Amino acid sequence: MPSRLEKLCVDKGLKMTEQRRVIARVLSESDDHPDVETVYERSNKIDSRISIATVYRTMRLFEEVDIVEKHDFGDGRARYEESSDDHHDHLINVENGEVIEFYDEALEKLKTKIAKDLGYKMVDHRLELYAVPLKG
Amino acid sequence: MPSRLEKLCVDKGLKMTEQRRVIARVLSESDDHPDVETVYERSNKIDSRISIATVYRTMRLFEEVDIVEKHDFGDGRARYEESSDDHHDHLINVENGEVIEFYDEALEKLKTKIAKDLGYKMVDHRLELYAVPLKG
DNA sequence: TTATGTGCAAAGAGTTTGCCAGCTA
DNA sequence: TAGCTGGCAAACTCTTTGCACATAA
Repeated sequence: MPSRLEKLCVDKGLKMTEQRRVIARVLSESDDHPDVETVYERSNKIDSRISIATVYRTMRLFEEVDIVEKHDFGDGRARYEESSDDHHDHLINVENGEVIEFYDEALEKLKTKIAKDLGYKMVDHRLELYAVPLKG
Repeated sequence: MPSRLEKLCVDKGLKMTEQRRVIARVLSESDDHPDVETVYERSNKIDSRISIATVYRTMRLFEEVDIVEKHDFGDGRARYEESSDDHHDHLINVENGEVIEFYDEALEKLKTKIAKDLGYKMVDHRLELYAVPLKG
């Protein structure tokens, strides 16, 4: 069956090539935050006709139509996740690079308020907590 | 007179070359968040013997001894500012790239608490608000 | 003097793109 | 079939580095 992302592609009117279908499926099935290289490896395992240039182009395309989100966790390469309706922030475990998603209502309100108090309207934001597991 | 950053370099025991002195001075006199290219241009205007490789090396050195802070505002290149004792976050005006610094006590506490509730100890964090000026 | 620092140009990593063949609608 | 899409390799941007020379301490 088509992946959730593949359906979204069709909804957006994208021409569905085999490559895009595979990449969409890979992203839909990834619950981590893969970088381009990783998406390429996973896609290429399914269909070796996929080149890394296509993965780059497709990620940008998917980002432009808002079906994936691009993140930058400070390691010099872009990382992606399937867009979801619910906003969340990220906590990065610096010991192993693992990414934990979280949402905090009070935090969201505070961010909006701070921007407003400074005379701005927030259009986007980024919050990342870099942390280590509590021992014990 | 030596710049604040130059004094800090000496305190840290760094060998003070003319290049480092100039770069330290440029950074001390910058109240924006210049990228390497900009630091290079400003330094080179003062002393044309400075190469961009030295600026890269010096920024990394200054970062390692904690006298400058490196930021990534999502435009693909590193931006720097002189370290200060007081932590602050950044609001980026997306209309012109201007960076506004701010500090919010409640926000700081909330960040620490969120990490703790997730079972982590926060070691670093990054918060950037991307915003547009309120009209009126 | 001697360990370090610097300039230059070449090398790297991640990402983008021109061109032509290939495939979707 | 018309036009968008993908593969390949070259090009680009930002950053790092090897080597020979220069310099601070």
